[in-house]
Amino acid sequence: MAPRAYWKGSLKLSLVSCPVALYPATTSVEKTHFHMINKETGNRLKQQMVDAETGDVVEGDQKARGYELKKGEYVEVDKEELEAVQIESTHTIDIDSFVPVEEIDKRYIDRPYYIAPDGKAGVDAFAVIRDAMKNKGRVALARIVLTNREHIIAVEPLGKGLIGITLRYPYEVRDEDEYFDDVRNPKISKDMIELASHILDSKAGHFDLSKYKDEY
DNA sequence: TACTAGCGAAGACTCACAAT
DNA sequence: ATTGTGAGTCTTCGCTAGTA
Repeated sequence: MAPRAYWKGSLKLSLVSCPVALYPATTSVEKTHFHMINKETGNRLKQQMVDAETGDVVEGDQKARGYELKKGEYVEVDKEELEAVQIESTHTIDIDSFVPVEEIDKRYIDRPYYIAPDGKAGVDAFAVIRDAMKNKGRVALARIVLTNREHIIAVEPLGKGLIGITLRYPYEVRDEDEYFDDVRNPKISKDMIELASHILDSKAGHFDLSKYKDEY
């Protein structure tokens, strides 16, 4: 049995839809991480919010969000106002187009999720959408609302299920020109390229990360 | 017994801040 | 500018109690 779903909703392709569950494909629970402690006592430390001007400790119920109008001037945005602008979760993965697999730009890749049918209903529709994409070599681009935020998600077949990869928005991705513009394109001899090609061949392998281990 | 509402736990995500 | 940390929030699920 699959572990607890992170999100439930339906996968929708025009008139066809089927209930699905989303499971984060990655986890960091096994990663080494640290806590802050008091060197003297060995006890855990905790954070406390402090008024930036007066230095007074601020209790939880006095905390609010503010938007900076101009330097040093804030307006409070209260809970109702925040809720008003929040997008409502539609609980649908709404497919709007199918693009060729190879067109997915690696820079936009954010987080992977497993998508499986949720319950018996809609398994047929699920299989149809999955196999159609497999046959055509296409990936679905869809919208999904996760924790109050709308994401673009690329959905493609993975074994018996689907994998959904949330994508970054264009404004989050930097232009490569900024970094590559100064790169010279020198004249290189054929021999050098051949030599490099030989080394490449001798080190050719397959994508298998099992031999790499996080030693930290 | 079957169903529903309410509560809390667990895990994932976002945010702000401090250190580098 | 980036990274790591804790706090807070979001979502689902399991448990319990109440009701039909």
